[in-house]
Amino acid sequence: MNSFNYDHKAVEEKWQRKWKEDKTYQTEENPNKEKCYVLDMFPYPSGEGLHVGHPKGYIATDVFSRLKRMQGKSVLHPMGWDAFGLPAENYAIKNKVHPRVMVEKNIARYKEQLASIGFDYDWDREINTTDPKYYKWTQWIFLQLFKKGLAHESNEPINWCPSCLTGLANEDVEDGKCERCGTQVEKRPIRQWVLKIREYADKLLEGLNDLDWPKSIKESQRNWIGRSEGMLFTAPVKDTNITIDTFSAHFEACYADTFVVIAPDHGLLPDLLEGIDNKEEILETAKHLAHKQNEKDFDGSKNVEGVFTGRYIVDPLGNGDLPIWIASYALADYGTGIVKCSCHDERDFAFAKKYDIPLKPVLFPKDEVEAGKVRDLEECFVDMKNGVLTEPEEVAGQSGGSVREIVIKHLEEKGLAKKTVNYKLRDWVFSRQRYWGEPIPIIHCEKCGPVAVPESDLPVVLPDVEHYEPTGTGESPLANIPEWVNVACPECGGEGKRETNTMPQWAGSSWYYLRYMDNKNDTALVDPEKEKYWQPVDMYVGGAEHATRHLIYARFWHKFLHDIGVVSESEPFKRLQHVGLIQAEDGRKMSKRFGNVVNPDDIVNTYGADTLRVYEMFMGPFDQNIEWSTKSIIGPRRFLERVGVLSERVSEDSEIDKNVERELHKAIQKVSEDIISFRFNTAISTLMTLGNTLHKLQSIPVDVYKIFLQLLAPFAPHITEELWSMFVKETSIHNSIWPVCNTEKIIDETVTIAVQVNGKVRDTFEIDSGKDEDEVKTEAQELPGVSKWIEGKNIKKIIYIKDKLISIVVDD
RNA sequence: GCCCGGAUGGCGGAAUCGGUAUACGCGCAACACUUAAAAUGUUGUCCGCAAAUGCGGAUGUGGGUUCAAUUCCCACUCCGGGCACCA
Repeated sequence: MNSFNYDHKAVEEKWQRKWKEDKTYQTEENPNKEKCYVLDMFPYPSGEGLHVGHPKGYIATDVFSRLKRMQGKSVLHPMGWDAFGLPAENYAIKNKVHPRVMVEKNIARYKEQLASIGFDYDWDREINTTDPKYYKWTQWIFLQLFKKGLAHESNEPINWCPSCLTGLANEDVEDGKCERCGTQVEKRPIRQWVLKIREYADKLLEGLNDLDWPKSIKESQRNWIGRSEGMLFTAPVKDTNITIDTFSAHFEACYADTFVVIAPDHGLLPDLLEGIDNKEEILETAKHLAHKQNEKDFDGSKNVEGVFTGRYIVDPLGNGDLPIWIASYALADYGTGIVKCSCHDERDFAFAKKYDIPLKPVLFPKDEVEAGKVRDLEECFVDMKNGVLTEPEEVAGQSGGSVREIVIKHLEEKGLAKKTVNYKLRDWVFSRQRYWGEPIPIIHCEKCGPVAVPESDLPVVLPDVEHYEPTGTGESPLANIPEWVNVACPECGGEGKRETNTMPQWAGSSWYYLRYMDNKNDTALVDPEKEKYWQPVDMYVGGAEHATRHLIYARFWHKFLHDIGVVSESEPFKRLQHVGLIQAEDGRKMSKRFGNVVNPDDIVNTYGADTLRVYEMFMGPFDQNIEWSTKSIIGPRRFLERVGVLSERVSEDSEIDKNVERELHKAIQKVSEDIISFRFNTAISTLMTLGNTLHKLQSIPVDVYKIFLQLLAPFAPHITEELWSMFVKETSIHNSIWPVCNTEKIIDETVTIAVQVNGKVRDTFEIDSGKDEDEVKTEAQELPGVSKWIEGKNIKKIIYIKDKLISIVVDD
């Protein structure tokens, strides 16, 4: 019966070997060809190895890059390793192996696993962030930031993880916990390096508009940057030489302000309280409030608490003296840390009620009864958009939402306030008190301060140490190696000490896509010609969890590199697709902890890499989370087997049936479009349908079969190569020319018309496509299924949608 | 609280410039092949009216626009994600 025997192991091993020997997927840098740069977010080689969810994104880029290669593009599709950082280090400490040894082992394991799935990576382009030849350039970028004043030392209190024993960036904290280990973070003042990402906040926001990225990720970034326009009020503090600034985004009702609050951990407090009798007592309360603020479940909007400072500001708007209170809900690190307050804010209102601070409403609802309640301070009214203002005079009687610009003008012209912008985005805390990271290339000199390591001395190689456990002292383990730490100051030649903090995990991944373009260059980060050729990344695929970390950092560094002329475009990643997670069959995350991990090796062994690939692309929409189902894999496997069986019915001289030809060309169109737009599931169902059609034929024309194989090749590279080689000896299917849809061949000769009577389908009939409208209408009314519904009834109208349907409307 | 997604058979999902809802796959059932089973093939498979024809109902809920709504509009419920003491 069926002599085709699908031995996936033999086929896959054979072709993987052959592709490697033939360098089938070597990157071609051909200036006469259009380029296409397809990139995966490179993995962190963890000790756990891959589960079936990991390759999903890699399969997609593989399919995409194979299509582009067959369409004649120069394709760059590389892979590498993001191997510095806390997880590798923590894992190494736990298992008492040097991180370097661990990382090497894990990379070897990952590579093996990836190879078995048949990806078309060009391994000559491989990179590893922990390779000194690589991080030389990570350090070089840091130095450029330092030289431009965008990297500086600071002692501000930052997030500190008491378990990982290191400072963290704002981005590394999730819900008050260390993103890595889940421990509650604390605020702690330590010496640290900070990158001024805020200076790029507006550029980062504006750049988003031109990117072909998922809406949700752009939205996340906008939220994260949190740009807010408002007014800055400046006022003198009575009986002192101090003036304070307050920021307000909802300043429309600023004439309602009756008091001021300051954050309990605000740096200005001691000065402000100078000369106040119970200064120490107040400071003690402030400290207590600040401490409370840091507690994990503290919600300041519910627990308003505070203490009066004894100080007043002179209201710039002429409302007399406004008392300054310390309040639990005021944040030191947003705006100026001091806020002018009124009854038109829930927290302020609650606070004032609690401490009997006078209030003065100026914004009212339109409803008179409701307005009365606001006037009597029974209710807090905050609808700045629809509420009606009574002050200032210029806008009295108008709604807050309509007068924003007028109020700004009024305040600025009278010199009462200045327009200002605030961001939620914090500067990037860039140092870690840990071993396994890029050394920060700075030398501290008592005379010259922090001095850049000369570029000719890069890389500053991470030395081997005996003990790489974190110290917890605010210094990294590197501080314990005097022979490494003590060096001459590059400026004055005097005694200097190396910076012992290392860079965060995100450093290496903030520019790695540039290195693939020119991964062996020892004299430049990337050759400008190569950069111009490959830039930007045309398709970038990875998890949505990187929206506010890696994807912001990388855009920041890229924009900086653009500003100093290293790269030619202002954005690194033109198009981005995010990959939906594959969850375990129990609906949970796949994790060793739950014992629900499905290993791709097992699937490759049992069903073959091609089946795994087709299945993962067929499961559902690419960007959607979906549950793994080992039961359903059999579908794709059966499909591939049938594709093989079809090869026995291929004939050199059989005629092409018109209908088959039409379906074939429609499939060419559909599959091409679907791959480009990442709708892999429908591409595969189209191929399955075409396969079913071919299955019904006695004899399949060889040209039809070859095209069918080509369309399937990006998804199932091994079996299609094997079957292709039965008919074509000279070239790999993966370097063959992608078929083009002939639009004349997809025109339907006959079409089915549905006939509706009062909106319900009553019958269908076949016509030649493009048939005369009147004839179709007449024919439709004569159909048995239709005539019984319209007989004896008054036809009000007949609508004809060309080649699709007839809709007859009759009186009931 | 604010912002962004989503909800379609037993299951994964398809179809959204409004035009025959349920493509493709899984599962299930029957039949063929087989001593038998598996595999494979063929056929069927949204629900209800006992079956066929036929009729009615169905795309989270309730309204609306339309000859026609999964698709557009309004209100709501639930699920997922982001932000959240941000003044």
